[in-house]
Amino acid sequence: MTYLGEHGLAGLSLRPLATALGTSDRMLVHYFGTKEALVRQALESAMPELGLPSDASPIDTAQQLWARMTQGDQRTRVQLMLEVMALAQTAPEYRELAQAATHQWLNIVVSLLVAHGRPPTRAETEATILVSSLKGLALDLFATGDTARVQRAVEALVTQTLGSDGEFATATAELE
Amino acid sequence: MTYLGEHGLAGLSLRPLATALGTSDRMLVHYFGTKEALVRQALESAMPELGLPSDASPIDTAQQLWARMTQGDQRTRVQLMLEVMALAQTAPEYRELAQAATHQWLNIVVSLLVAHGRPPTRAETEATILVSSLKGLALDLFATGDTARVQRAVEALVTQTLGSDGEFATATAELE
DNA sequence: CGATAACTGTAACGTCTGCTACAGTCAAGG
DNA sequence: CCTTGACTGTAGCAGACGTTACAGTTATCG
Repeated sequence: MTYLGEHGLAGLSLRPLATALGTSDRMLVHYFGTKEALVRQALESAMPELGLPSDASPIDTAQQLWARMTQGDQRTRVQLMLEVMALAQTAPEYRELAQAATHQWLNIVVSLLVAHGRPPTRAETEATILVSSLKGLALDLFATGDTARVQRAVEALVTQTLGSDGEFATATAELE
Repeated sequence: MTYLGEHGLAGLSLRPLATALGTSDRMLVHYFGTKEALVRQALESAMPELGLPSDASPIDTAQQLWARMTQGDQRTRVQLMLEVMALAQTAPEYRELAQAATHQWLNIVVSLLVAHGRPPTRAETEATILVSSLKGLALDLFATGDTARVQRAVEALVTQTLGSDGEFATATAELE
């Protein structure tokens, strides 16, 4: 999984992977049967888990989500998921996985927002904004490395989306 | 470029591309010299151009940007750019292109927002939110196909980010 | 017309791919 | 001890890859 995160999924080859792991391609095939099975198994256990605390406020939770996405061991997994989502646009074999990963994150954030009093439809809209926008901003960050600009955008996005039930919140509700 | 958009950049091979184009791989190498040169040339002319009218309001412009990204011939180009950005995370040869594409879009939106009276810092933040979030939402849309949910999110995002100089706008300004 | 250049088909090169056949080592259990 | 099963190294397969060499056709121009 570490190797996948560092070298990407696109040009994965058994022999370099094996040497990096201290084995031979022979062994990888012996244990996994097939490259496709190896990749599937690796991706399934490599999908990022956000593991958010349910007691914090939505704003804090969102910022913690961003921190987890961009730092630590989850960052590699997020990068991998983004690559899977991009590849799924043209490679049907990744489509199901990309869909599952998206919905998994979405459902977690939705239920968290519902638990904090949002009506379901609004919760889904806000969750979609958060989850997908943070993915786009992560892609921006990883591509440009411009931490300052992206960080400012994330903070503004989070506060304006979840912004504490003020005039804005009702303004958003009018859209539904 | 059409072939690239449909089959993706990851597993591109000269021989299938040539047969789809009615030529042989021999000819592709003859004209482009190298596969790498072909890809570079194709990607440079395939990067999406948003071509936004500068007279419309920011909100209308943003919604038109979203429409262009997800429909018509620009959609394929956007998908391709998203793949390039995802690949650039691990493949250094795409990093420069991904960076250029991001900054190009960003600068256009920034100058458009400045032309409508935003202070530069706030314009950059809002432009980052718009451009990168719309990319993330496009990835969501292309992966899940859930048009209704994503569309609601886009409308809420656009109005809350550019929302017409109300209380929210000043609230965002406080962050800077 | 004859020459020069651009074009294009065939075949092959060396390398890499996923994968397999074969043989061998090695520890576990009756 | 001896056998059975799991493990693993070597070599190699058939195919795809980017690229090249060579030959032949076709068009351009003096």
